[in-house]
Amino acid sequence: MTGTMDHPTTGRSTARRTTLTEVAQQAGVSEITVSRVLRDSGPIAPATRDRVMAAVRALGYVPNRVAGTLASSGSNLVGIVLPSLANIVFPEVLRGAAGPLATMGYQPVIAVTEYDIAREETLIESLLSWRPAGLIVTGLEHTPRAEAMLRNAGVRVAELMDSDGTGIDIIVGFSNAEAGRIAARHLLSRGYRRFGYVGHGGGATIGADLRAGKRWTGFTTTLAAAGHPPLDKEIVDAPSSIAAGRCGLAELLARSPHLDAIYFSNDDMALGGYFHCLANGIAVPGQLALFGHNALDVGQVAPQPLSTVRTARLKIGEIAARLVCGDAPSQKVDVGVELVEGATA
Amino acid sequence: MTGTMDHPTTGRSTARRTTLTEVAQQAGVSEITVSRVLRDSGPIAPATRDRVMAAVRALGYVPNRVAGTLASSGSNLVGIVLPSLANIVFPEVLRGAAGPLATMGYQPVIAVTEYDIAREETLIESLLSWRPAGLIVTGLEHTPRAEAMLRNAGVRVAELMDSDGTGIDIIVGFSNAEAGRIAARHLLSRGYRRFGYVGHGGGATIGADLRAGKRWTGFTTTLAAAGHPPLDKEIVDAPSSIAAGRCGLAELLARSPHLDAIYFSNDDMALGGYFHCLANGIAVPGQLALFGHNALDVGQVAPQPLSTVRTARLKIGEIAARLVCGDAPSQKVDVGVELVEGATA
DNA sequence: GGCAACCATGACAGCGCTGTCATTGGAACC
DNA sequence: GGTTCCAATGACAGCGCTGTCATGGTTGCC
Repeated sequence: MTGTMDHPTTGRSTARRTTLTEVAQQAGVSEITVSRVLRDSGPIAPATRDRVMAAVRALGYVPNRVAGTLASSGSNLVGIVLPSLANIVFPEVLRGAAGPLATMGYQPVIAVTEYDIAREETLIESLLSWRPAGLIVTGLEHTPRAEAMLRNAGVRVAELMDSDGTGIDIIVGFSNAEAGRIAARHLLSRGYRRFGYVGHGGGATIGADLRAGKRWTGFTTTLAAAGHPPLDKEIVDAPSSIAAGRCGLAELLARSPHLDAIYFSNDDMALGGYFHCLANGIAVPGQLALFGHNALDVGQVAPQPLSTVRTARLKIGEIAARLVCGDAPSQKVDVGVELVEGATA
Repeated sequence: MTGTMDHPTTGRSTARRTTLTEVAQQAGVSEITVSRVLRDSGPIAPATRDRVMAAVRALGYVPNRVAGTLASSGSNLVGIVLPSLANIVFPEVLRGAAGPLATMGYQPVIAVTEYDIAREETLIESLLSWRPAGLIVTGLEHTPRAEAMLRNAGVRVAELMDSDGTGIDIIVGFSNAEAGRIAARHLLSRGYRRFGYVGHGGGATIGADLRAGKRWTGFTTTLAAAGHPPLDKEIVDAPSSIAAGRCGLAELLARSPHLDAIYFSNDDMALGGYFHCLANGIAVPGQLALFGHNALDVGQVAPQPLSTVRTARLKIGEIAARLVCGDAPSQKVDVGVELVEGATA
């Protein structure tokens, strides 16, 4: 299995694939008849159909959808733009979308922005150049040019994960601000008063996680209104991860040891914080309460499940896929958020 | 943002996109000149270039890569076939590949088989119909027709995650059998003797996780050779997950309470097992040793890190992307596996 | 000054398929 | 028996772009 060019069929696409024309010749019919058989369109005599299918199999013909798309101006591609694959949340959204898309015969093309809104612009252009049937993007904030492209694309566009704002066509998400408020109200109702926050920075560049920012705003506004604004916060300069959460909490506590409740930018971070507490003998929630966001499986199966807010990632992906590929009207779907009391706050 | 058809630009693709021809007219040059400017090919006078770019911007022109691909018979699409997105391992492979692909100007198109080898065949055909520049698939086992298509595709093909066998063109992976053997040797060397196994079933259908099977074989063969074959095993009839691991271990211990070491099909499952032990006061590893596979972050950041075998998922994705898009010879790249002693065995 | 050697641009065909309209040969009907 | 109708098939153009070859205008150089 090592060596150079020992596979004649491998490498440069010298091997011209068989075309419709060849299948037609083999079957003794015209190209258009083969095309019809393959697409089940128009009336075809059973005998003809059999002959064509036999030729298709004999030649190992695989239709060229590039040509088909160009001729019919309609592809089965659906572009999906995600900020990251490192946070399990987005693979879950993708997974939610993959099911319906496959069922309806669509193919996902994915692009990852690393939370960089300028990069998103480029990627959207690149996806649109494939004339997809639809486009699924994350968030409501885009560069002006990206937004213009999305509006003029002539395809359905779904914006996910955020319902705090207005969008282009279809919105499927939840209110991040509300998630922050829920966290604040829960912690207040449990009697905590000295609040801290551990968040994550952007990935590659400045373009931070805007939705985490909206949660923070909801959180801090509610606390401030109750007269107990957060006393300190630590933003780890790294993408969200368990390790980042662990470091972040350590830093924060080193600086402000008397906090009694910590809100994390998400469950990954919160779980890291939880591990920090376990490793350092900090009683949770007796000594320190922890609150996350997302209700990831990993945080819920632990013996002491995380206090958090559940978001319906799979459902968001699923609904978005369905709407983008259907002919539903423009709309905003709020899948809501739900307090998960857990055992850490 | 709710209501029907309030966006004139939304919905059916009635809005014909602007074409090269229109840009050419606007700029007062021929189509081919615009094409050259956009692709940076051939000599172009600076003044002409500026005029063309101005027209492109003015019209908001987005090239149609479908037409481009058809004309030049070469796309920038790379098909990626993964068994699942529910297991973080595959999003990580995808993430590893996404970087280099983006850098080299390629676009990933993904397909998910749910561990169904028949479905894989369909998906491969579907991906090939887009005449991708390359194809990345998981595993070495395919249906005969799928394998024939891959061989005749005329594109580079990489098969990932498994080096125990022969492949079509490029292989990037590690030996699952060896991973199983490492686990067995480690547990033996630690003095454990009464072994159990907790595995996961297929996803949708019979087509189980073949690579987990190879690990099991390596594990059990080594143990048998040492005179201590596994005493019991529990295969949970569900996709791999933390919850499945937790249930699986509970079942297994209910039936065989005297086991002293458990090998899990992967870290998700093992972490579930660990949580079962925590919740039921089973001392790890004193009373029961736990061993996983993959060395996921989540298992390593915990206070008591999982004993497991590290696999280089990101690296596999990265190398595969590079090789598939380059003109390297057919080859097998074994990224190896590495024992992670951890604290659970 | 004349010929080569470019540079910058264009004309044309065609990638592989599908939409549209046209054509054929029966079966159905009065 | 002639008209009508429809099922079954085909001819043709064209989707939007790029490869190939051709063309006009400059520059360089002996």
